[in-house]
Amino acid sequence: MLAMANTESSGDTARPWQCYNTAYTNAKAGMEGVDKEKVQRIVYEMSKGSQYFRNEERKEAFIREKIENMRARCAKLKPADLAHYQTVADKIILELEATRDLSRIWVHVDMDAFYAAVETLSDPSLKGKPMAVGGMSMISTANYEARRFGVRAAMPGFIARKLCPELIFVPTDFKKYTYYSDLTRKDEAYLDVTEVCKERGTTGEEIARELRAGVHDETGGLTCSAGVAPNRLLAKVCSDINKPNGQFILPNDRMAVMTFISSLPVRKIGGIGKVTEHILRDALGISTCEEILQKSSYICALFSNSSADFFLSVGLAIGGTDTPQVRSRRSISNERTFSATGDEAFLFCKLADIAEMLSTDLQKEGLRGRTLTLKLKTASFEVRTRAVTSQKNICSTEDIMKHASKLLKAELPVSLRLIGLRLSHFDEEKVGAPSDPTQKTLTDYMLSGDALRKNMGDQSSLDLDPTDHCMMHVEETCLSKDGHQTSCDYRDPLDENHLSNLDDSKSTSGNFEEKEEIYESTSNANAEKMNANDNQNEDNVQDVVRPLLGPGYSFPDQFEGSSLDRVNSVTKTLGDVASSSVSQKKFLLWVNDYKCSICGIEMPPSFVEERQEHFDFHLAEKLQKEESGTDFKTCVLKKRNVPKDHIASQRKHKKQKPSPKEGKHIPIDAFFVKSNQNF
DNA sequence: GGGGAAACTACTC
DNA sequence: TTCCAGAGTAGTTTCCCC
Repeated sequence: MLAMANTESSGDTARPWQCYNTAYTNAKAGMEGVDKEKVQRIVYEMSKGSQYFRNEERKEAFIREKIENMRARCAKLKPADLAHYQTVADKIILELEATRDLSRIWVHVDMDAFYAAVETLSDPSLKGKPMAVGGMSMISTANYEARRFGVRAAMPGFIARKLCPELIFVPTDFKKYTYYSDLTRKDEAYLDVTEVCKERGTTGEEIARELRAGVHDETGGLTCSAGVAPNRLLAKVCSDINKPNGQFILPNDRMAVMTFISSLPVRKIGGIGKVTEHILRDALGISTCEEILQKSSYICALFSNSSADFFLSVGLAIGGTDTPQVRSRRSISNERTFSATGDEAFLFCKLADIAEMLSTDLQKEGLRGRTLTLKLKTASFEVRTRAVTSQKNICSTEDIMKHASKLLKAELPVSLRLIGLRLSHFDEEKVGAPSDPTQKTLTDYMLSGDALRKNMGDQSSLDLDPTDHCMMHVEETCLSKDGHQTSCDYRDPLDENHLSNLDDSKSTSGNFEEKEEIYESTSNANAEKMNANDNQNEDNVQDVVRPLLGPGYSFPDQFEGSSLDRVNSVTKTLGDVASSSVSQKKFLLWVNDYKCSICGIEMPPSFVEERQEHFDFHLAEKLQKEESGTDFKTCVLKKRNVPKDHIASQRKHKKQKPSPKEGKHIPIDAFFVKSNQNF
């Protein structure tokens, strides 16, 4: 982020942008040779003064303080202390060296600018032109032509356009990427090809070449890069060296490995990001992996045991050579960004949306958990998390909202630009499935990869042990563009019925008639469900409604301790046209002749006036026309289209696993990683 | 003081 | 004109309870 070139440069007021590295990093493939000074200046000019910028400055100050503390600790170390830490470091280095395994051949395959490449494949006119996938607020990835201008993933589009005025923006199309990532078995993979090489008398280099050719043929032109090395840490680094459409082979030789790692910038290592790079450089003067070993005593003095172990293994170029166990998912979350607002009704609407999306995801994966974490990003970009652990496992929208609204309410008043919910601490019985619904087994990967096998030349030699498993990972992450909604999609958290409708496009439509149809078709089942769950939801009614009332309004006494049945019956009575037609379960909030009622309780006119923008008068007129016999103006809470199908398209469904084929069996230890997986 | 929960940070793409 | 994402994991620190 605001990485300082060095601490001395912090006082450089003539070129303040030199301190502002938010959007520029030459750690990314394709960014070499970028006019760093120009990019930094433009990004600085476009960012300065913004809330985002101020928050980055705050974070940078925090890191600088941390670095100063570390320097102070270093300065206090006496020769005897340093000698002690050197002994500790030497012992760790010896132990690590004893674990070095140069017998394996690992290949890391990585797709090149995946989203951008897919878009170019479907529109060849984009070829050779600078292009970014995304929009003005944020871009997901940029092709190599755009990267030469300093444009990169996770950069706001308006800055990218300033850097490259000819930049072509292509909106994200997740269905397309899903299709192609299915073909390529995702876009990043580790394969232990040791046994294949032995059996076929070939090299890792040749296997990598064949794999890349297979991906190219299978997809009709997408390219990938590969790294071949004795361990996963090195293979990952190597795959980045000759990007795009290239490969790099590191021999299984200690001298070659040590020579390779010695001059390698620490930032090239997976797990070392901009902050760690900054700290290592400015606190300890470490920029390359070789320097980690040279300053090993300081590493042991300043960092925790696990961090020191990691840094020293990086210095020695020692990485994982085994095939990691498939790990179960630890948490599941959903978050959305929107235009910053302090409107509490809006914030609770958003919260309800997210709770429902989370619940849908949980039910799709059959998960239940105990710890709910609310994530908030304030208008000033400050991130807060608040968590609660309940006695019982939860997964329903109602239960999530019950806890989430309490957590959010405790933070009010606050102006927010993001709300997220995460559920963790899963029910042990429910855990066991792969952590990612898109994960497939190694058998899936190879047995369904006909073209790949064809390119490998010998089908039978690649049949796999069906007990092998692997993990998959989507490299280019999803970027939802519903970030700046001003309208509100509030579903009654008391309504269990919507859960069964989430995959139905009608349930997310803004069309009134369609919602009514759904309600009609499911009301009986819903009523039964609600009766069954009546007791469970007694608290919930108040918890959900109370926050909606906003400051100055208390939950009406007449509803203290109310059951759902009572609320529903009153809502039906008072709500007549609005509630019975639109489904009182879909809308807690409605307006009757400019008097707003929540759960049938009339609110003062000021409540409506303060929230005028949330009411859809057009929809109200339509409703009024259709419902003859009404003599009052009815307004319902504006319904926003939630692109659920868009979200759903980001998640892939498991494919039927083909039956293992007969034939010669040579296992390939391959797995598809999560980005944060240890090497 | 140990252990668990919560809060926060860093990192990956 | 547009104005800085989303999902997930892990490590560290802090706090609180027993």
